[in-house]
Amino acid sequence: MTVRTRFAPSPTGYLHIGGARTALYCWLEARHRGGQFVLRIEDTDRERSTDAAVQAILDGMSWLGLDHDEGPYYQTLRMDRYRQAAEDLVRAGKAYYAYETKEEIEAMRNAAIAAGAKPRYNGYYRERNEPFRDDPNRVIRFKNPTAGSVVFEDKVKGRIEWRNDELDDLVIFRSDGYPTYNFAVVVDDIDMRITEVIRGDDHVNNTPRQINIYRALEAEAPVFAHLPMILGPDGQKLSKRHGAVSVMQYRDDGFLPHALLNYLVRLGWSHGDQEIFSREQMIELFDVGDVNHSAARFDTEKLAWLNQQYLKNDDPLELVSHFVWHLRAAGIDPDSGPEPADVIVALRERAQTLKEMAEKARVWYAPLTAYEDTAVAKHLKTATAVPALTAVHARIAALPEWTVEAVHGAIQDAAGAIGEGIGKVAQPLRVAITGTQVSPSIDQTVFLAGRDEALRRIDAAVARAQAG
RNA sequence: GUCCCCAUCGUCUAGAGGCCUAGGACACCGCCCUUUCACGGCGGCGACGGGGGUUCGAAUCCCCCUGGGGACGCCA
Repeated sequence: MTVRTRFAPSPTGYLHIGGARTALYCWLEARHRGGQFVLRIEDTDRERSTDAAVQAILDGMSWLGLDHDEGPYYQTLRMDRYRQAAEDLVRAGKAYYAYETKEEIEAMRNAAIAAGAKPRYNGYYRERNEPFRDDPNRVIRFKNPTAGSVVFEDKVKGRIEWRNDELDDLVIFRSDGYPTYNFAVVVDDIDMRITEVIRGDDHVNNTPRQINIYRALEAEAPVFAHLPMILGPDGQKLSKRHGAVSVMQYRDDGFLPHALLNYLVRLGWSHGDQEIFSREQMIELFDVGDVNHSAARFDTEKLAWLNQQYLKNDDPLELVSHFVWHLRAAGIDPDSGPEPADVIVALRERAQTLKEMAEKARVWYAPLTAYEDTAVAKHLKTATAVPALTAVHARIAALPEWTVEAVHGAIQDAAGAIGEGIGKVAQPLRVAITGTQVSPSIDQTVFLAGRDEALRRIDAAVARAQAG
């Protein structure tokens, strides 16, 4: 039987980090085992579901490159199927209509809590066999078995056993005509022939209920794999107050999709001491059965490190589109400066994110308007600055070709000509080109500025050095 | 409260009874490289939550405690 996994988010917000990892693991498991990956949108909560959120999830998935083989299916388009299935269950005596108001249910729960018991439905209508009646409070409840227990072998957690008397008769069909989550998932997973349900472990306690529904529907339950949660740096459940939780926020912050994926795959899973995994290696090596049992904290520092690893090792040409995207996001016109690929090479060891890189690149795409005071004082207001700049100006102007190597030669010659170390030329020159004391190697820095602009900036720096 | 799950450096993890004086990575500190900043190299700091068992031998198996997380909706 071919493996079929699914990612089934509810469109109530953006695709967040936890969801992204769940999606990744589902996708990986399907790819690893040569199966199919299905995308399903669980939009039965019409209060909170929005089209914008659906789009945000789709965008996030596509940015990450997690392609699905089927779907997206929408639960709201399958309403007839759920109603049919629920009514069949009633006819078969496996579910029943109940008519309590929400207030009555609430009171029931409070009473149970007050009595020190687990808050649950008391089964009032379960065996009453009341005739069907039209009532705004009418729901369908599932007749959960009362004896015995449900046992299942979770692919990551191991054996889990749940006593049926811990479970109550859950609502499977709401009074508003919509199915509830626990019912819709089961019907869907049966219809979509899902063989492996991989999801967050906040769902483990839904699993025994769902297995009972599978049985009532006379279908075989899939294999379950419950993933431990991703916590914030403080060990609390990841939420907005931890800052970035949306996948797209990571794009905006300058992370590469593959770096995020690599970080996520290692959060809760590992393969010996290996840290870097290409997409192909992940697919080859990943197995949900190897996923860790405990929750992990999200660490942006390590993500940043990984991101830089990709920045440094990827083919610069493959990074260009991402980099240009960030240049534009920073309000920089990519056509007003050097080749992006050259800039990437100059900055990839100095930036952990593309956003940072774009910001550092600004110096070659926009006019130099200011100098740092300390830079001026330290490297321009010196005895050697003007002779050094003058010497290097002449040599740069005379260069027959414009390459990093040629620029490097010009700087060396200038240093030799004034009888100083290369630093005496490099530092004033760096200040001249960038207005700061920090930049990539001086030859690259000058090269990227372009000859004309470099000469202009040297002139300006000389004027600045000679000014009172 | 009840039920379920989890527990190795600050963080992510390796570890499936002896290979562990517990390995790697991030972060941090120091040194080296160096025209700045980085990158890189080398080194350092740093953990098996506690208590009982089982065993010749336990980070690894069992029990209890503690701690953490999750769930108890006509949300998903």
